[in-house]
Amino acid sequence: QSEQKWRTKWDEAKSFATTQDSTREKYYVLEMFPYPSGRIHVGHVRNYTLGDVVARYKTAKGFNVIHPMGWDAFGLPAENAAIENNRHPAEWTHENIDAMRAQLKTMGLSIDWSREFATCDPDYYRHEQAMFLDFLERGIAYRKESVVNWDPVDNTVLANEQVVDGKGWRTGAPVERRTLNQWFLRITDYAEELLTEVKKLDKWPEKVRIMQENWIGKSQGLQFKWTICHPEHSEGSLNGGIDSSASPQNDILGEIEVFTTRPDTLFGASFVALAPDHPLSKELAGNKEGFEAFLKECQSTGTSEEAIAQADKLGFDTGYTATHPLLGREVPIYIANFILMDYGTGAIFGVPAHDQRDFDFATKYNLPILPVISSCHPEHSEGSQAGDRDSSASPQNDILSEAYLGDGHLMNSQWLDGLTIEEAKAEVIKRCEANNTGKGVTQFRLRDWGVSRQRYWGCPIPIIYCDDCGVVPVPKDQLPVELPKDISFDKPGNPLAHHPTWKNCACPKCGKDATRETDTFDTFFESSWYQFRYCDPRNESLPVAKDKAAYWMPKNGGVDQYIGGVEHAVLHLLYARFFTKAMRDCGYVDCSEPFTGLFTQGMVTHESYQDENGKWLFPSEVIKEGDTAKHAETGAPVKIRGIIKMSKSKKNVIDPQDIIDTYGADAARLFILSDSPPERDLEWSEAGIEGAWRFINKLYRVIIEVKDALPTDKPENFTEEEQKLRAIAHGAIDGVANDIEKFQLNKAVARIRELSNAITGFKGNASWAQREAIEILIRLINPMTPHLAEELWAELGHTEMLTATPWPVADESLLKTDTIQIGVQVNGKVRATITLAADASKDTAEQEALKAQGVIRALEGLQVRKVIVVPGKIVNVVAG
RNA sequence: GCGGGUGUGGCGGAAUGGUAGACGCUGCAGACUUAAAAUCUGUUGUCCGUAUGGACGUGCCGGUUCAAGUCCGGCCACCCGCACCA
Repeated sequence: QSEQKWRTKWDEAKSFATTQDSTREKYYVLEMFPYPSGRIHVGHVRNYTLGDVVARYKTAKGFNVIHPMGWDAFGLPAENAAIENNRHPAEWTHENIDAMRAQLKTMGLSIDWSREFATCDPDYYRHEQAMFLDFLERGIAYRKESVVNWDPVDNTVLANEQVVDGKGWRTGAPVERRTLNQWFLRITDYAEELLTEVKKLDKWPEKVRIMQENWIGKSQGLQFKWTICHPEHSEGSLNGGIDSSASPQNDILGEIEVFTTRPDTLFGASFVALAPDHPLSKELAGNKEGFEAFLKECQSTGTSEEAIAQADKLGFDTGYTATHPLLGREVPIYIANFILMDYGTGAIFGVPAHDQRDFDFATKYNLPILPVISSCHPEHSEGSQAGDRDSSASPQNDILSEAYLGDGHLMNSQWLDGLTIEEAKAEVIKRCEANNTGKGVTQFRLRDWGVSRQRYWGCPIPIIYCDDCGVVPVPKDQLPVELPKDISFDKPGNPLAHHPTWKNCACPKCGKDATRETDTFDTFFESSWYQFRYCDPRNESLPVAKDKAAYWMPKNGGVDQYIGGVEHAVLHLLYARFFTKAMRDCGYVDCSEPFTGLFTQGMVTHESYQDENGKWLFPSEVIKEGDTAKHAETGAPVKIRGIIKMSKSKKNVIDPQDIIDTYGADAARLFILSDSPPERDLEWSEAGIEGAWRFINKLYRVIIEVKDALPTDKPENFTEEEQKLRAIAHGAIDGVANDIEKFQLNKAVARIRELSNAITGFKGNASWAQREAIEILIRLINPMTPHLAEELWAELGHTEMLTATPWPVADESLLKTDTIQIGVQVNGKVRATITLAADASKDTAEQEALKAQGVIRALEGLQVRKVIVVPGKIVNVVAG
């Protein structure tokens, strides 16, 4: 319709261009910027509509709002497109950006487009190269060996996403693990700060704070040493080879450093286990029969924690034993596939009775299960407790079916018996520290951030390797290290490494021939600091000028409202928090926390389908028949994979452009805000968009019809009908505002519809009160359907656009009510409703309640025992 | 496997421990129309009853409370994340 007209007017008036203005309070609204996949999807529409409502609302509330947009432009899909369609990633990406920008613009978002940038632009990534060099200098960046998924056929590194059921997605070859030298950022140095600060982010959803806390995973524990021994009685011929290798006189072969968060269960230890890639593993089992095969099996599991945790428990008996540091008992040393080298010391002692993984392992390898925690106190009679925990209450008699993880007191543990778990932990740590076998330590689950990627379409890591000088940073005046434009994807593997000349350069130190780092940064690198770049997007010498950062992202507050999908609850948000602190420590900014307020929207989900070969199908390719489905063309059976997150790779993405084209941006926006609460998942369906469209048309029609008849002068007195309408309208002002502040936009829409119903249902002559209500409605709906609101506002004779019009102010005197209706319950069941004066006393309420017909009927044959009156809420008559 | 979340009519959902189902979608009935669409009016949790009315009802089992969708304990189902998808 006429939506384009208003977008042009906003552009001409530069309505959304923001400038620094120290006289006004700033408000920074940011939605997670999109990856330019080609077309916007419903998730984008939801995300940017939410942000736009906030931005327009806060503008009306008088804030100096910054609401920018850009492109998270590096990433794997561009390379996949390059391989599949023989397109250059840059070309593909820029075309996508152009297409998506045009699409976003049709949504009528209040975005300051003058701040737009793409992260693949050298003017953007030169700054992160410079920051990386600073990180290197400060010791935040370092290099170490790390494991990757390796496709042995393509000779290429695979992303976890490219590993399907343990096989390479293109070759189908079983994936192996490879070790590469890679760059890391010391996020673990910030673990403590990241943890304490996240607890203070009170404008973040609690669930995200909890997820981050758990991810950082601070735990107190004991790190202590077990001595490695020969088994006293070498069992049969199994381990025949051992004796020859070490001196037969001395049983002590070394020590294993073990970390545990459960030192209290020390007496329940029945084995020690090492990570497969633990240095001692090779030493103890290196020449054993079957070890190679075992290692190979371990390496066939993917590198993701999920894959490792869900793999069947596998162990390899080294034939050695470890001596219990406090008990002198010997337990076997295993190498186990579920031990992670990255956590703790890469070695554990297993307590099968009180850890489920250890339990599964012990059951499989026939190791003893020794319960040391009893769920009942030792002073009480044992075994008397009934219920499903009795197996652990009297553990000696029963065979445990699972590990006992609950609370309780120590038993079977000599000098720990009777202590609580916490007391026992402290006691064990004390003893170990006293006899110098161990110490209490703090461990974090958080691992350092590996930022190296063996890919072309990312920011080059500004490092040069020289045979003589070693690792040499690229001098800052030589930045940016730009990606070569001519690139070939003919060979699998890292295209940059295959480029004939790009990596050749002179060593900045000695001038000799040297080689560039061909790895590029993880794309989370770009998205970790873009919130700063919007504040000063054209600055050539710095990521962001200090004064601009100080205004928009000051010390005590960053982005006021950040909005994006829950799927980013941990990784992106944690990396961005870390990066901000690292930037602060390098002197770029004063800000410590990038996102003061966070809202995580739910995912947009849709039905998804896979054919028998596991290939994803578009919903349009599928015909549903009750609970089964078949391919529309071939008729082959299709697997219904349920309602899952829309994702391009799963082909269940819906194109919202059709909806915008058919119904207009306002209808699309209103629809997406209407029903589902924003934090909840939204299952896509066509139904409902019509409703939004009808509502918009009706509103327009009704207002255009009456507008000329509405008086412009406020009368002295109002009729009862008019006062009723005014009360609803004024009540909606703060109601909608509160809903928006609390992101309950579905309720805000419902409230607006109630007001609309009151206006269209108004019985009486055209009056000023109607005009008042209509104008309030228009101003309240403006953040949601801005084109409609501007149009109607102009139709009502206003010359100033709504983008420059403040939020209305409610007349408090209209919000009071004289009478209220409350329910009366008899024994908790509602039997009547009574009408009372708003300030009625408890006694009055009780008397009125007992007079109500429904109450009298319900009390027949009963005696009133008690009457509970909750003023303004309810009366409950307790009778029996 | 571990961490986090969600579960309320035919559907999306609303409800500071206090009248469950606001607001909307769908359906049904009616008005207007030659007809259809659009629009307007009414109605729409289930069951019993002609009706006044009553019983049941917020994933399941149990508990606390005068009162539980809401709080507590135990389950079930589904969804998200798990460090190289973004």
